[in-house]
Amino acid sequence: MKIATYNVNGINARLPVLLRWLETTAPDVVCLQELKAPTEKIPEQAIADIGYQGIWQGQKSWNGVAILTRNLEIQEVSRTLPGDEEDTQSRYLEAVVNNIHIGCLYLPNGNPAPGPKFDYKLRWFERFNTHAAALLALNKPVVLTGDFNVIPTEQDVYRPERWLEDALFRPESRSAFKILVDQGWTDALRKLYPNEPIYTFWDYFRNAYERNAGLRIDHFLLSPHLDSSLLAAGVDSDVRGWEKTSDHAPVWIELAD
DNA sequence: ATGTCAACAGAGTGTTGA
Repeated sequence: MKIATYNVNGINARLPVLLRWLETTAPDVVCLQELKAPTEKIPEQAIADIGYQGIWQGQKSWNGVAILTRNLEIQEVSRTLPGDEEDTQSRYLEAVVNNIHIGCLYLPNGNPAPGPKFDYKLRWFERFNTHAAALLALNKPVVLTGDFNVIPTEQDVYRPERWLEDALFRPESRSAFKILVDQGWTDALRKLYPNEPIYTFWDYFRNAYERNAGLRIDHFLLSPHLDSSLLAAGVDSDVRGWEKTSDHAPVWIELAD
C-alpha cells in the first residue's frame, strides 16, 4: 500500500498540479495539508472524478487538512487534536484505513520566533506528543504524516547556519521532534536513506529549487508494528518544478500488505 | 534585508501568513 503526504499550499490554486500528480503516481492514501479553503470550497468533485474520496477539515484562508483514499474504505477517528478546546485551527485529522491508524498533521510554522506564534507551535507540539504517546499505547499499526514544520537535524537543511534562528530549526523545535521520535517512532525516509540529503520543501525565493536549497520538513513516522513492512519511500521532487506548484513536494512510503 | 506566492477585502492594492 502506498501512502503519500503533500502540503499543497492552496488546493484550488494547485488543483491542476494535484490532479496530475495523483493520476501519475496513484497513491492508495493521500494526506493533504494547507488546503487554504473552507470545506464548502474544496473541489471534491474534481477529485472524485479521478477516483479519490475521503474526509476534509477545511478552514477559510488558512490551514485545512484532508485524508483521501482510492478504492479503500476510510473510517474517521478525529477532526481535532485533543488537549485544547479553544484551538479552532484545522491542523489535524485521524482515520483508519486498511487497519492502519493514520494521523494527518499540519504543525504550526511558528515564525517569527520568539513570539506568540512560536509559543503556539510549542504548545501544539506538546499536545501532539501527548497524543502520539497515546496512539503508540494502542499497540496497533500507526502512521503519523504531514508537514511537521521541523528540520530534524543539520543533515536536513542545505545550509544549517542560516536557519538557526528560524522556528523550523530552533533548538526547542528540534528537541520536541526528538522527544517525539524517541517515544519509539521510526522516521521512514531517514531509515531508508540514512546518509544523504533529502529535501521536501524549497522556498519560492531566490530560485531555491533550481539551487537545491531545500529543507526536510514533511515526515513519515511509523509505529514499531510497521517497521518491518516498510518497502520503499521517496520524494516526488520533480513536482516542485511544475508550473503553479506548491513550495512543498509530495512524499510517499510503500508498505507491505 | 531581501525575495515569492495565495487568500482576502473590495475594487487597487495592501495586509497577513507562509
